[in-house]
Amino acid sequence: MRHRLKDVAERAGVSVKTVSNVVNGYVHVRPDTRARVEEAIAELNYRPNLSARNLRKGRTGVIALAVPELDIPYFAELARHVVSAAAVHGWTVLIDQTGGGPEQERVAAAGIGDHMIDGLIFSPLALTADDLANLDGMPMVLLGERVDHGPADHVAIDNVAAAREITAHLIGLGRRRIAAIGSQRTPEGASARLRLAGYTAALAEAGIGYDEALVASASAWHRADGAAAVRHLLTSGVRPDAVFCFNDTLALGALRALHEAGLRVPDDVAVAGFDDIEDGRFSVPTLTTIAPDKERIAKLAVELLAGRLAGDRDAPPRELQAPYRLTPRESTAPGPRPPR
Amino acid sequence: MRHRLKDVAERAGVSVKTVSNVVNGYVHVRPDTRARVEEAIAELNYRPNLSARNLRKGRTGVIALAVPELDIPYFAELARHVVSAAAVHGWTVLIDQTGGGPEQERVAAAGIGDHMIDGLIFSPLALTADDLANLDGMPMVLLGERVDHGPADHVAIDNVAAAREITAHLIGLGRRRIAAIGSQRTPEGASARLRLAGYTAALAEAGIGYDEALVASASAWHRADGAAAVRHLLTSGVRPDAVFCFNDTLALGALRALHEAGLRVPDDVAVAGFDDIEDGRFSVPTLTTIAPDKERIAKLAVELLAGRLAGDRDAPPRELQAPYRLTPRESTAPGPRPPR
DNA sequence: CCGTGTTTGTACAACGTTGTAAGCAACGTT
DNA sequence: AACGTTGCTTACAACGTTGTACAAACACGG
Repeated sequence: MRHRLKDVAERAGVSVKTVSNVVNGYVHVRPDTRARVEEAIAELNYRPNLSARNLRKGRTGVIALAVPELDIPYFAELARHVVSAAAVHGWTVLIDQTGGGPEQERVAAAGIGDHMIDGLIFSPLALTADDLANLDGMPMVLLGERVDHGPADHVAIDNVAAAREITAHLIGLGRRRIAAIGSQRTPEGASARLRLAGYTAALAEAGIGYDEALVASASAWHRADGAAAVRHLLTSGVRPDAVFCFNDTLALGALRALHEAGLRVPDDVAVAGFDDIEDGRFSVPTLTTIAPDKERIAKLAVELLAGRLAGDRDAPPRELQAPYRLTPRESTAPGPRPPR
Repeated sequence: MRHRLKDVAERAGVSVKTVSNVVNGYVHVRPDTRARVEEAIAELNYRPNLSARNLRKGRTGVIALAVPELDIPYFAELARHVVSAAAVHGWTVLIDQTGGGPEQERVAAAGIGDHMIDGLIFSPLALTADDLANLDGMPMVLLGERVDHGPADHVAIDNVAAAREITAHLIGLGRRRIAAIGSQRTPEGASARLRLAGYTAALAEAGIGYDEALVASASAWHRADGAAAVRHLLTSGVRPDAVFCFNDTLALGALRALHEAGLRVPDDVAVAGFDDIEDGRFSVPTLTTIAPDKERIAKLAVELLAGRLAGDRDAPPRELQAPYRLTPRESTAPGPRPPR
């Protein structure tokens, strides 16, 4: 059976509140009283009922992290960092899988408001600012691409700059026919838009003409989509000498499809990704990518949330940028052969 | 501001309990009353306070899933299925990262007992049965390898049979010097022990002698450990013609290390894994593996938990087996070259 | 020895919800 | 016309905790 403060109090011969004081580390409790209470707590293996505590305090000590899919490595890695960062503040993280669709994300954003949660870290794929209105003042931090003029705090890396940098890296290798994979038609694909913008900017800087035929769209950003996009390019007669994929899973799919087509990477086609997931460090060949500082992103997000919870609910939304690093690996290694 | 039942009641001109009845779908509410209440709910954007509801009901509607690490793909994929299966029962899943160490797992198992949770699905790496004593009757389902004589329900696949089957598959390809990667010295490595047992059984059946030198241990089961194990084998002069890795991430690391050593897979060395993670379907070459039915594992676990919660807390622990399938891919393809 | 201030403990109410018991109509039956 | 029945609604208490207000015990200086 489960014991309550009252049981402990009776056993220790004190009032309920005194036990509560001991549990909460209140200072003015005589050492011998404290000892008696602690003994009773140990004997009964007492644990506070968090529902009751939460009800009383109006806080739950739980924050939610809403991501599109957990088995997309980028989000799993991010989740790990968020859990760690939240633990520093004594918070538990409830991880919510939205599925990425606009309707599901709306449900997540709204339905999660059913209390039990002090704040929300949200990595939206399809959601726009308007969908986030009815949160009733629950503190929220958005990750990833900016939801334009959103009412919430925001943490991201500079997507345009990063995409430009990695595209420039490909150009620096002497590649000229650089395909881009992951573009999205839908108005929701904010990431895609920003990364495409960086890609075109780099081309323009280098004086390379933009070729519509080199840009392949991908509805989702899974391995299968990357593979499909490459196959589509090749069967339509396009022969790129480099491929910039808008994330690493797309790139891993692309590697696969290029391999199946008998093309060598990086000799025939250089490949670059985005996100720096663990897989890309062990793939054959290893994957050149943009490595966002995920740990820092998580830390910043949690701290923004902590700030809101600590008081300034009504401060204007803040936009923070996390650092990233271009990380060249075998898939864009120069020279005729990758270094064994 | 947040609204309460009382606010809705005042606005609709009824009692608090009537509003509660409407919210909970109680039948005997006159249609016009119901309409008035629902209107008031909508106007105020009322959401029930779950802490209060939980306190009153003694249930939280939340179950926990404790896994060693979220960014191990197998656990991420499993988590997705558990979340889906739990949603069917109206439960939210709190995902807990234990880190896999014995001490951390003990903390997870015990500390999670601080209410807020109706039950626990636990995938222990290092924990033994004794560590699970102080759960105070909280229903728990264990995933993965059996914690011997544990007091809890249990869902797993037949590891020995699966390992034997995939080893036999390698033998069937004509391979004779089959390395095993992932063995563990520690008493905790239950999975490792079972899979090793299947490996030796298959060798024995085929009349192949067991060679200690072909068995490489790995403290963790990450890609880096798989790569390190292969490098270790090769530098110590061992020349296997096949490698059975105790999970897929080890195998992906092994593929990488073999590639770096200039060995071709499957021509020179066949490689097999275990778990059927998404990566293995797109790696170069694609990975032969044992595919446990993760969806079914998750479903069974949730249903066992549901059974406990519904009543029979004291029924004897049950052991359920989930199906698996041997899934041959390129990394063990027969013939001189993998199919283009 | 008294007044004053500090320490230590208590009783009570409140957080927002739902189960229980009971009240009050309106109805059809005797 | 009195009587259960049924349908709908309400008041009240309880879930386990903590904040507030206060009382009792104690320490100290004048």
